[in-house]
Amino acid sequence: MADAYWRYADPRQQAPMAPPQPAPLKRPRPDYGGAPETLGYYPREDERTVHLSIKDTEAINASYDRYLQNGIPSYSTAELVRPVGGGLNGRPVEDPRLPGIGGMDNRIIGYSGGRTEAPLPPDASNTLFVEGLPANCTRREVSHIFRPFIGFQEVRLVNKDSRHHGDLLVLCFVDFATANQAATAMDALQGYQFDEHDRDSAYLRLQFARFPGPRPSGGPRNRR
DNA sequence: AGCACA
Repeated sequence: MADAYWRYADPRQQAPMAPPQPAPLKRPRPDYGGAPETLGYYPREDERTVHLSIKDTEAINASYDRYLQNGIPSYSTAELVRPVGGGLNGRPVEDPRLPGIGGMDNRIIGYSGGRTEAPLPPDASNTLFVEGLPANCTRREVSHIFRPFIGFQEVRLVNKDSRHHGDLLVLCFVDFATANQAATAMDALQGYQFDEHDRDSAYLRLQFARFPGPRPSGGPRNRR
């Protein structure tokens, strides 16, 4: 503290010799500013600061988790999401269990466990329809809940006015990369109490959205 | 119960 005070007390004269810890540490260009997929996932200015805090290891871990769950590297996310509303409406997209890697699915950590081996319902989609949100909740709050889940892409809040009481109620739609990942988050957050003090009103109810077309990576044409 | 965005 003495050093700081001394420096503060004598600002007019700059020391001719370089201090032991030179301040200019900034690079001219941040080469590791973020993975290309990160830029695609966070196009808004609100979350632009997020990619600065993402370390390389985190990006690798996320990719590895997605790889474990889907067997597909995460850098080609555009190929994962297809327009489900087209011709696939009646049947499940694919059999989620693969013959060879059943043993690896069992040791998936964290939120991604449990659902990977269960077959998806026929109406499954990669978008979740969430109700039971308190009227004053923000998009940032909801994003905090869903962001840790693997495959999370975006959350969209919708304000609806209740028919009976005139209350403002909030719905939201949450996009995931795959329907399987959406199902994982749905199971984990079903009945989640948004306000822990008010046990009656605020608990989440999640379903698969009816019309999932959220244009995940820019455009309805996803055919490669 | 309730389903929007392109």
